[in-house]
Amino acid sequence: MTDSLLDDFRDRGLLHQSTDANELRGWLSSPGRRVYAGFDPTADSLHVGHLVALVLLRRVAAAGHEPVALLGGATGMIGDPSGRSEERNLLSPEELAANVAAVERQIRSVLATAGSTVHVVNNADWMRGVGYLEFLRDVGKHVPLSQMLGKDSVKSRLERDGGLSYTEFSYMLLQAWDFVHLSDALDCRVQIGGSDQWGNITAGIELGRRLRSRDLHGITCPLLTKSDGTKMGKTASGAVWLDPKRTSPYRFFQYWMNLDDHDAGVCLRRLTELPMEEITALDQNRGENAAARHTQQRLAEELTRLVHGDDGLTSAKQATAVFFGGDVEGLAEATLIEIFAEVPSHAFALSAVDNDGLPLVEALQATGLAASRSQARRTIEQGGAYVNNRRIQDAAYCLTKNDLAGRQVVVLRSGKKSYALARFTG
RNA sequence: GGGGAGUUUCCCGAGCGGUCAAAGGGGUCAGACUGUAAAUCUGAUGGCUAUGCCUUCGCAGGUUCGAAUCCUGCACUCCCCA
Repeated sequence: MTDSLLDDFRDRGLLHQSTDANELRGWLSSPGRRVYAGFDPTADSLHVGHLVALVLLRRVAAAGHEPVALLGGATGMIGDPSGRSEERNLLSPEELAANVAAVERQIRSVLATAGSTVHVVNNADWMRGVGYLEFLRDVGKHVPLSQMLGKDSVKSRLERDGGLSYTEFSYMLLQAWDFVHLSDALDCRVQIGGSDQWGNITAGIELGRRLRSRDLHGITCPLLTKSDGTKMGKTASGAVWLDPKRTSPYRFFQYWMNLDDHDAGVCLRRLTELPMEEITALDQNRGENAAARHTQQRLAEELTRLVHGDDGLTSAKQATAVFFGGDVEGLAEATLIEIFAEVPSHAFALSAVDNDGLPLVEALQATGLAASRSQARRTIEQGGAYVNNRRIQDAAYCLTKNDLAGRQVVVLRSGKKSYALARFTG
């Protein structure tokens, strides 16, 4: 079990590059080895792009080793130029501190069930006290400029108009020093990351050799991309976040449900912990019975549970049932409000629904489902308007007390997927 | 500084005195089909208290019964020569 980490990565398509495989295997052949991956706190939440690294750490734990998650409290002050085309804006120390705290919570939560001792460290803790001159003498002196200039991350930026600043150029020194420090402090000798991290990882390995005559190792995994060329984890409305306040469990679930077949297969391998037998079975099922979309279903379930827990998964599935044609009328007011929490809503006076009622056209416009009354009218006439999931085709239709689902809510919908809530309060 | 071309509705782009809310394409929104997919097909696409009314064709004036279309001035963009 313990030496299978590399094979496991390879089988699941998680292996892009690594340092000498035999040496790696050798070091990993004893249990309890520490392996690290870094996370820069560029926002107050991680997103789907970070999921790969988190899952890698879980696999490290599953293989009998101890994952180390490094928070970039210090490196986040600088900004990693790898894989970026432009200079980053600096974060204020306050923002950064808040981000570190939030990201740490997420990392701990995802790794909580990893089944091994988990280390979470912050490089600000050892960087803070280091003076500039000291750093240049102790670290900078051992890193040849030719080596730094040779890195892809640097080269590609130098060839561009924007270039890069000395600050970002120095980033790799900090990350290299992190690696050496962790090898000192935790005897952590393997760093894993996305393929864009290769340059930074090898910089650390090189520094370890020069400074400590120590063998450090690195593994990178391919970056997740979708078959249509867009970035994994990005939607038209932005990134898919792990924080439920930014991306609700329902939308998180739906993101995976909507992947195309090939991408879903890839994600199933790389991101879930389902045994390979089940994955192979799902591959086969996908070929024979693609319409059932078992792969997407399993993927969405596994990842939603991993990130949002059982409760999150339950609410995501409940919402899914309603959003895909389920009956609205039978639901309790509280459930209804929870399910539609993320959907745009608009408050009307309860009296609007008296007597003749509120024209549907007006409700559609006010809730933002239609840009104008004219458009609302069109939508209705073309059969795209629904009240509580029942199609309404009369443009003159008015909402009355009879339409209230629950005590004060009417569920409006335009087309297949756009929902909005009209709330009627006294 | 001199000469030329242009500025049209979300975008590209036709229109060059009435039939222009303005062709065509893209996008977007609905519908059908479907696997909550892709592709395809259909319809719609300035606003409104709606068989009519109001506002749009760089900006401001003018000619005309009538202007996106003609004239004058201004602004901006592009190209060529200094």
